[in-house]
Amino acid sequence: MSRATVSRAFTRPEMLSHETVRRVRSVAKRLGYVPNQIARALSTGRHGNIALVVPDIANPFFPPLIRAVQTRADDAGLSVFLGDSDENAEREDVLIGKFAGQVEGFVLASPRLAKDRILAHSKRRPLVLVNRDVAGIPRVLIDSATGARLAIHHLAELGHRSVAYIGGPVSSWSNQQRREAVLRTGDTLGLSIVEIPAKSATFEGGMAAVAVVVAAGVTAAVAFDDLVAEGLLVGLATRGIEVPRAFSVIGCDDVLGARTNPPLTTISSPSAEAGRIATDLLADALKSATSREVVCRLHTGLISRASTAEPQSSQQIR
Amino acid sequence: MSRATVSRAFTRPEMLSHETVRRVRSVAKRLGYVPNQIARALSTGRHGNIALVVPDIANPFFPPLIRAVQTRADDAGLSVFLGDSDENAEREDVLIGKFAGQVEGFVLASPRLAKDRILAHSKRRPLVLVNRDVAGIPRVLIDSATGARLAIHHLAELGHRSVAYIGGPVSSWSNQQRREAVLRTGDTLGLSIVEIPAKSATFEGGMAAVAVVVAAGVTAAVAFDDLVAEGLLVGLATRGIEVPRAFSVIGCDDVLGARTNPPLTTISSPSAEAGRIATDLLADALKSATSREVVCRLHTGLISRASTAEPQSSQQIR
DNA sequence: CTGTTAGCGCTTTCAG
DNA sequence: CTGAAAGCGCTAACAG
Repeated sequence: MSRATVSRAFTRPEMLSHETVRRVRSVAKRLGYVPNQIARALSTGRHGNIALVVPDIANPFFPPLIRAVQTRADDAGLSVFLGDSDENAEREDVLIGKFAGQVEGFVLASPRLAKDRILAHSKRRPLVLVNRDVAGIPRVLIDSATGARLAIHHLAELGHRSVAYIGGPVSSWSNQQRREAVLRTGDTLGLSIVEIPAKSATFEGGMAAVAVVVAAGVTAAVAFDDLVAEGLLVGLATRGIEVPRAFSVIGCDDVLGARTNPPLTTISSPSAEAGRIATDLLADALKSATSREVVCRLHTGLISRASTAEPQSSQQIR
Repeated sequence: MSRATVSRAFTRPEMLSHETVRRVRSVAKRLGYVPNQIARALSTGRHGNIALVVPDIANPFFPPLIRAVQTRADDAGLSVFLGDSDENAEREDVLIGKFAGQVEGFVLASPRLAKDRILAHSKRRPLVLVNRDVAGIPRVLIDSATGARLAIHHLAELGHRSVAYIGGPVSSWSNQQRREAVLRTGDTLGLSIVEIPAKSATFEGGMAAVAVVVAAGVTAAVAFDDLVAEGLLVGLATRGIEVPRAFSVIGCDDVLGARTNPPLTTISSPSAEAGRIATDLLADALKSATSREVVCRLHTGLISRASTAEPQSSQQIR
């Protein structure tokens, strides 16, 4: 009964006789013995840990993604460290550095980090991106541009002629996607689009934006995400502006379901799907070591609820 | 320039001459050398990893707690694994077992696990509980009972005579706390309390409960948490029952701010504070190895917004 | 202040 | 199918 035998009983039982395995296991249980994972990791160079870094765990967009990553990681026998960068590129950099020594790879969701830093980190460890488009790095992209286009078309069909885009974080790839799609589609359709940055991509940011939205004289707004849209909704209500009768609003991500009043029309976002795929991609990269370039685009759509309608007849154009 | 010197240059630079440290570091940088954390962990027996297990990361109660744990862990030089048990005791057990080999300790938030299993795990690793009261294990308890009492008093003062308690997960310590406080206070004040379990502690569960709440003939309800309360709110609105004019509702946890319509009166919950303290407790336990029994109680209060009012004059008692 | 020497607990050839 | 022995890369006495 050498240590090698014990080791094999746990890692390659097929190499041993049934009987031996049984015996080792039973004695181990009796003694409360469990293999030391650290030692095993040192010996094999593998420990099955990965890290997931998100900009803000409190943003409802991320929890479903986080869950998906965890579930999937679990299936692949991986454990996941979670890091929250607080929307801060530098903190993100530090976090990644801190994890680097103890993980086999990373999933970076909506990273705010500069491209060259991402590239640098990817030299050291396999790394897959969600909602960030860096050539040479495997990535899964939720293409909210398609949804944004649909949103503008929807608004145009209803008769809106001038609409606002309430922007999100400037370093957010998703925001750039949405912004461009809105601008471009508005242009194509002959709508006038006014860009209004939200102070922060939050409920409060949305509320705060109401004043300038109203001043802008638009009849509808599409917001960077549902949180901002919700802020818009209650800000509007506070001012006695009825949605959708007097004003239409469209959100993005579909994290609120029909909870708002009125239920929010929004652009769907398969975030769990993104997390799942990203994790699979990473798991593959870990075993094949061949990090071929993969980019996976996920589509979005418009979920029509009750926050959009035709503009009032007396349409004001400033 | 022995390996020991290199080691010391990274872990105890004060033992070396300035010059040597500088040289080692510079060479290391040039070569891209970084100490291998696994090997270090094997040698020292310490690696600074902890695990945080929550029942449902998508429940807005947890993200602030998770963040707090991470931030605090970071300050203490710890990295955190996150596990989501999906409200499932068995999965929780498995998760803990999986992590046990690679963490120095645990923070279990609102664990659904049976007491003896918790005790068993605590034998192997230091472990601190949030919102779970198991004698012998360090724990931080958000005492929502005080808030629940205030809620019932508030309702009684407004003139309500019969109110419903919409329950949450039965294995939840918090739910038991709230339920008992509501029942007891109602009793003291001579109110009639009717208990209604939510099918699930979610928005949908709240909506689904509306039918039986209405049938019960109560004039107010306090819900297990804000999610359920929100479901109640929109379910009530759907039936044309005006809140708070015709019905009052109180939530718990204060995770929605003033987002609901009407803004929800609720019981505050210092979840971030709880996470912070729990992490500090664990960090202490890790260094002192003296796991003295600590229990920290955090108080809650009633945040009065606009979802409660006097009952209608024609009060119906079935 | 710096070098030498044992391990930490496991996996893994290589022999039997 | 099982045992012996050589590390994985680092830290920690113990000497100098």
